[in-house]
Amino acid sequence: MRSAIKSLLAPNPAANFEAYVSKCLSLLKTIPITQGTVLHGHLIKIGTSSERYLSVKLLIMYLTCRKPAEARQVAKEFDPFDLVVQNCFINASLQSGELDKARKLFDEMPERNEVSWTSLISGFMKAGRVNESLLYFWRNPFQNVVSWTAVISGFVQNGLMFEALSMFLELCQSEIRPNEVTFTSVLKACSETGEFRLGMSLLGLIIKTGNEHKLSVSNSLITLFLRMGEMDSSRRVFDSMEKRDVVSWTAILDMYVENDDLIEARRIFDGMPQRNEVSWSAMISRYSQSGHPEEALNLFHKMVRKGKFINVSCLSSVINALTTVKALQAGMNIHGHTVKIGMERDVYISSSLIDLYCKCGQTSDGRFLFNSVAEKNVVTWNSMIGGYGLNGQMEEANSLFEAMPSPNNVSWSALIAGYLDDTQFDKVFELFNQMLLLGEWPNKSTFSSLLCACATTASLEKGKNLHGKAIKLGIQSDVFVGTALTDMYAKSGDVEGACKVFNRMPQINEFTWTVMIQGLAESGFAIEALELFDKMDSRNPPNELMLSSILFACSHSGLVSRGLQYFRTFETKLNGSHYTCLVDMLSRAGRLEEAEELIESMPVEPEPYALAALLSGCQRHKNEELAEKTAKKLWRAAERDSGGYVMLSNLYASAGRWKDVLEVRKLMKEKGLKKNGGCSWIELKNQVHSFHSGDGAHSQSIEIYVVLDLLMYEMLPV
DNA sequence: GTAGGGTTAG
Repeated sequence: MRSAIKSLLAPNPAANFEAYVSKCLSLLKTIPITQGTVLHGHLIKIGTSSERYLSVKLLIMYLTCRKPAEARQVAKEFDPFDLVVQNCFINASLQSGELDKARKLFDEMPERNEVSWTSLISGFMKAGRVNESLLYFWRNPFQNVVSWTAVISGFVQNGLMFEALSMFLELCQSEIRPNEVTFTSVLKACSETGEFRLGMSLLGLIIKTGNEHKLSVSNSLITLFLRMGEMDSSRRVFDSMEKRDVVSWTAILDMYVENDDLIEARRIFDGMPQRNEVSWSAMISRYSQSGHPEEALNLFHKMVRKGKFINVSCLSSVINALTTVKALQAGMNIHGHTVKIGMERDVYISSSLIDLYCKCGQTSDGRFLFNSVAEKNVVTWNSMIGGYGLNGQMEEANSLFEAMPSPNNVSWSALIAGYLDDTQFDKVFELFNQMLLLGEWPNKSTFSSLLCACATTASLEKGKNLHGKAIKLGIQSDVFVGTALTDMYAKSGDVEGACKVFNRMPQINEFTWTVMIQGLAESGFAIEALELFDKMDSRNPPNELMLSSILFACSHSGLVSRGLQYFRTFETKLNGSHYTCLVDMLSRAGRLEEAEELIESMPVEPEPYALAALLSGCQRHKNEELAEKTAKKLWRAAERDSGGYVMLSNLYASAGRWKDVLEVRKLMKEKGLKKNGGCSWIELKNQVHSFHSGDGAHSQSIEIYVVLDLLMYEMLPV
C-alpha cells in the first residue's frame, strides 16, 4: 500500500495519464485518510485534482472519513446543483446514520436522478426503517432493477424473507428482468428460510437468463447447497467455477466446517490462493464455535504476527474464545485494545466483552460496560441478563429483563435458565407460561431448560405436555431437546419413555449417552446400563458421569467383579466420587478389608461418603472393630469437610443412637454449619408449590395448616 | 443494489 502511494507521488505523473488517474481512483477507495490527504496535496500540486472523477472520489473519501471541512473545500469546485455531488452528501449522511438529514437534502434537491432515489431506498432499509424505504420505492419515477434489488435485499437484511420473496415474484411479473445481484439476494433469502424448492426453481431461471456462471451467483449457490445439506452439489459448483474469489473459498471452507471436519477446513484455509480478513475471521470463529478455543487463539496470534488488519468480527470471535477458556486477563488486554482503536462501543465487541466479564464472575464490570454502551441491541441486553443468571443474581437479571425494550425468545430463555440454575423451579414454569401468553415462541433452549426443570422436580405430566409442544414445533429430534426429553423421562421414573425417545433420536452426542446410561443405572436397570455403555461408540470416551453411573449400577446390583474390571480399565480417570462408589460396592458385598484397603490406597482424598459407606457396610456385616476405626476416621474427616457431620448424624440416626445424633448436631451448630434443608413440592393447576423444612415457609402456610387440622380431625377415629 | 466472516440462551 505504502509503495503504491509512493509511486503516485512521483514528481511527474506517468506518461499514461489515463492509467495514472485510474490508479489514483482505485487507491482512494482503500487507503487510510492520512495517506489520502497526502495524495490530495500532491494532486493539487501537479494540477490533476480538478479531474472530475478524482474530485468526486476525494469528496467521497472525506465524507466517509467524516472530514466535513475538507469535503466542503472539494465540493466548492463543483456546480452547487451538481447531482453527483449532492448524491454524495446524501450517501454520507445515510452512512453515518443521519437519516433525517439525508431526507432533508433529498427533499431540497431541485431535480433527482435514479441514484438519488436508490440511495435513499437502500439507506432506509439498512437502518431498518423498512416502511419509509418502501414509501420512496413506490414514489420513485425511475423504477429499475437496481431499485427493485435494493428493496429485495433490504427485506433480506431485515429478516423479512417472505416479503423479499414475494417482491421478487412481483418483479418477475413486470417487464424488468432480474440480474445477478437480484438472484444473489433471493438465493440468500432461500438459504436462510429453508425454501430450498424455490431455490431450485430459481436455478432454472438463473440458467435461462444466463447468470449461472456469474461469480456472486455461484458463491450464493455454494451456500444454498450447503444449507440444503447437498455437499456434493456445493463442491460441484465450486469446482466448475471459471473464476473464484475469496468469497468462494471462504464459502467452501464452511462446507468442511459444517461437516465437522475442521482438519480439512484448515487444509483448505492454508491452501487458499488468497485470504483476506474475512477468511481469517471465518476460520478463527469456526474454531471458537466448534469448541476449539485454543486453535482459535493460535490462529489469531498468527494473524497478528503477520500484521493483518484486525476487524470487528475477528475481535469478537477472539473474545468469545477467551471467554471459553476463562482468560479474563487476556480478555481485558483485548478490551484495552478495542478502547484504543475506538471499537469498544461496537455492539458485537461490547456484547462479547460483557459476556466475558460475566462468565468470569465479574458481573459488575460487565454492567459498567453495559451502561456505557449507547446503542444496545437485543444481544447486548441478553448477554447481561444471561450473565446475571449465570452468577445467581436473579434480582438484577429480572429487573434488567423488565427494563428491556423488546425482549426476544433468547431473553426469555436466558432468564428462565437463570432461575433454573438458581433452582427456583416454580419461577421457571411461571415464566414459561407468561412467555406463551405473550405470544413469544419457545425454542430449543427454552425447551431444554424447561425439561431440565421437569427432570429435577420429577414432573412427568408437565414433561409430557412439553414433549407434545416440542413435536408441534418440530424440534423434538434436535439433539439438545431429545437429550433433555430422555433425561426428563428417566428422572421422572418413566424409563420406558426415556428409551423410546432415545431410540428415535436421529443423532445423539456424549450427553445423550450419559443421560440414558445414568437413567438406566439409577432406575435399577444395571445390566441394560452396562450393555449400553459397552455398545457406546469408542469415539466417545466415557466421561466422569458415565463412569459414576456404571460403577453405581455395579454397586447396586452386586456385580462386584464387573465393577472391579471397569475400575482397572479406567483407573487413571477416576475421581473421589468414583472411589466412593467402589468402596460402597465392596462394603455392600461384605468385602470390608478390600474396601478399607482401597480407602488407604486411593490417589485422591477420600470423601466422607466413602468412609460412611464403609461404616454402613461394617454395620450390615457386623464388623464392630472396623466400624469403630472407621467412625474415628469419619470424625476426623468431619473436621475438614462439613459433609462428614451430616453423614455421621445420619448413620447414628439409622442405628438409633440418638444421643450421638444430638452430639453431632450440637457440634455442627457450634461450628456454624448448616445441613441443607429438605424440600418437597406438589403441582397444582400448572403451578408448583414447594415446601421447605425450617425457615422459608409457603406464603399460604397458615391456611394450609388450618385445612390440615380439619383433615386430621376428620381422620380421627370416632 | 449482491455473495463469504462476528455477539446472547441450552
